[in-house]
Amino acid sequence: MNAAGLKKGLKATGRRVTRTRQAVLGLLERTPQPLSATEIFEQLQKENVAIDLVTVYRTVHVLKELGLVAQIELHHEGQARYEIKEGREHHHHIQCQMCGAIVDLLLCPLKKITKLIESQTKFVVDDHTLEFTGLCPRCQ
Amino acid sequence: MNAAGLKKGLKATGRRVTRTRQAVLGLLERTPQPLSATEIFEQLQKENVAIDLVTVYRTVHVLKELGLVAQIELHHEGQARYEIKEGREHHHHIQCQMCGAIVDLLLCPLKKITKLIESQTKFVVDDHTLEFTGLCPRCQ
DNA sequence: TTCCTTGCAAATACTTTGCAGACTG
DNA sequence: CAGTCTGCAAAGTATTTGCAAGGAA
Repeated sequence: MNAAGLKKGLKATGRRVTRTRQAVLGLLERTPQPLSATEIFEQLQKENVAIDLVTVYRTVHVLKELGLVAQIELHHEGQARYEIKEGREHHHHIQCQMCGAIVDLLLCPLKKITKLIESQTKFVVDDHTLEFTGLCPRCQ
Repeated sequence: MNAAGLKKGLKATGRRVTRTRQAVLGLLERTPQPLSATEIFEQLQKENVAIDLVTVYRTVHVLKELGLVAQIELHHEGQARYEIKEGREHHHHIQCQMCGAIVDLLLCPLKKITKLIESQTKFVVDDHTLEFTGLCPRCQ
């Protein structure tokens, strides 16, 4: 686990290194898909880590602030998911609308398009979402 | 208002043409930005159209099924918005994170990329979301 | 010992569902 | 008149907040 990054970020913001923060970060690091708050909660329960769902929400919020975790919102899911940001390329996802499987996309074609949008709209672009849905190979 | 399309779609699915369905469709047609359920509800109240928020939700659901209205989910907004689909090009949006203004983007660069994703992931892509946030000219 | 963090309960925001009465065709 | 639609109340789901007890430094 990236314990060093966690410790450093927490100390820098006057926060404490706790069992639950380490557990949530550790789980996200060893899970290949983005997890929802409930999934984090349930998985930690299975692993006999005592944690409240409220604490999961508060923890992912802190981890987001520290820049260790990204929050993603998939198409029509109605819940947020969280994944490790640390050491990973900026990327997007595709989700199977049948079985819910989520696969990373390793390309982001939006750098050029962002420039174009900025010149057309006079906005300063800060961020974007790009998520796909479809059917995975097994569900077709 | 596209009363013809509404009537036709409703009849084809064994539904009735009602005052509230016409009112919601009419409002969406004459509003340039996508509206949330609450905004539709409040605007119709202002116009002295009696309607319940629940009915707004049920109505946009029907209009979506008929293909007259699209549901969009902007970045971190936590609520759905609805806009007229009928007669408009497929497009995306940019929202100002300061004042909430929403502007249409008239380009969608994803046709080629969809092919690429399909060949890389073996998914069959059905749909995508692409939404930008930033600062509008007035809020910069 | 300080004061940050957690758990529990409760509140909030958005959306959906159940049911009886109202309305369309 | 039959069957759909609406309003009202209530439930459901995701997330946030308040507060007192527990824990890190």
